[in-house]
Amino acid sequence: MSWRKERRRREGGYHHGNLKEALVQAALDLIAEKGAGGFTFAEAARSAGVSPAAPYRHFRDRDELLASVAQQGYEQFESVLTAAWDDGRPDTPAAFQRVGKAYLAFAREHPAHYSAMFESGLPLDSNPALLVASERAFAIIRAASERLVAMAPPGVPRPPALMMALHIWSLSHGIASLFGRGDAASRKLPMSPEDLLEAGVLIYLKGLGFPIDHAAGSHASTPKK
Amino acid sequence: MSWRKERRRREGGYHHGNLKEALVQAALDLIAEKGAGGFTFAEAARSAGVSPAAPYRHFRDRDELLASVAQQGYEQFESVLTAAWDDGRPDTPAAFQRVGKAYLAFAREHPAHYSAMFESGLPLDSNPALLVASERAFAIIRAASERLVAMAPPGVPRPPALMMALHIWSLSHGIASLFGRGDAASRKLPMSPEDLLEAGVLIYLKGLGFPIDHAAGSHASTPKK
DNA sequence: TGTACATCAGTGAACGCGCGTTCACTGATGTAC
DNA sequence: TGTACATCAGTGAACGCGCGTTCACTGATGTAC
Repeated sequence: MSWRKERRRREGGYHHGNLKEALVQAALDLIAEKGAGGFTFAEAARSAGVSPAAPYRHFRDRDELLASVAQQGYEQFESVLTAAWDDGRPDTPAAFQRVGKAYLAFAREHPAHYSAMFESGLPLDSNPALLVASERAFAIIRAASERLVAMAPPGVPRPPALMMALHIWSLSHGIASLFGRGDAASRKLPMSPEDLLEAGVLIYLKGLGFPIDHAAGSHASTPKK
Repeated sequence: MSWRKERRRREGGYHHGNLKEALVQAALDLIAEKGAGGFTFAEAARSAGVSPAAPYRHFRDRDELLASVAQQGYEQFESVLTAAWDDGRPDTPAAFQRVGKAYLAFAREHPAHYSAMFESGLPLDSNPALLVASERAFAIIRAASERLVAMAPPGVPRPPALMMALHIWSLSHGIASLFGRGDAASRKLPMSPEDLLEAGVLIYLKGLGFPIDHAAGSHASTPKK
């Protein structure tokens, strides 16, 4: 009990316990500080408190560590989006907008993850696990789009849900990466990214013929009906 | 005449002539090859054929060179968009869609410029020249949006052109950075990025109440009216 | 419960390398007279 | 037109540094008996 406390930093003398996770965490901190391209293997080792040779027990090289960060990011992203979607409760349009907000919140609150996922240039096609994780996250947006498409009123042709999901994803990603970052590279905006996205989605859905009220807690400055 | 030919590589013995441009070009090649974070000052010097100390005559450090690349990128981007817009000829909607295509074409054909502009993490607020160049490029999209807004039929409330421009920019950038790159980090798509963007813009404009035909050479798979 | 042993996850020293940066320098160019 | 001189844009050698990577090693842990 008590003697454990003074060993917090390094559990046993030699064995770290979960160096792998510690390295991922160190990489996250370094990416947040200096960008996705700006962290080194040696630095991650140092800030995890181990010798420069230690990481080689867990990762072949820097890229494999970066891929681990990205994969963890996709998994957390998926769970955040899933929670926001909440299986379409209380109603599909409200849940849909909530997913958009969750998207932007993730990009803002986990810039290092987001960066590793979307801006690090990691090849997806040579890393099946990463590709799967990425697709599972996108699947949430796609599932939400399916449900929305199914709501199409009689007489309105149903748009392809895949295309719709791709539009929503692209718009969200565009807003997140242009305006939604905490750092200095973020561009100024005369409104919040959330409002910009919500308004864009409303207009887009209206263009598809969906008669969506903006009742669901929206205070975005969209043109009045 | 003839003796000039054998001096192609280095114009005079000592004076390079336009080393500054040569370094920007070298940086572009290196960024295209290894990403925005993956080029070094020394490497740029080497591939421009000068000693490692030479670049210091023209750039304070690596970041200043990168900023030059980005600025040149914004300027070329602006001129490409301006040409595509062609002051709204032959008609505003057709020209608008042409700007979208030009956006994606630029991202695809100048990935190194695009990367330096949007993904290098260069701070805009500490570099006024860069900020101005960036805003001048965006101003094209905004001007096109103004003209489109002015076309609103009677009875349709006019949306804020700035918001509209931000939506279009975000959607374009999202599609370009997720799907529109040549490299391995680009995601697969069941249609061309151009078609995806065109369809998205059409739906968006319809959502704003603009009765736009898709006459202008479009063959995107959008839901039929 | 003890002991022997295999395995595992770390150490730390060492290496070669390329980078960023500086320095005194030098050859080429432009200009005053 | 010729000469002297200032300026400019490059050289190349040198430096300290941190990185990536390897190596034989060693302490801790788990397991067979």
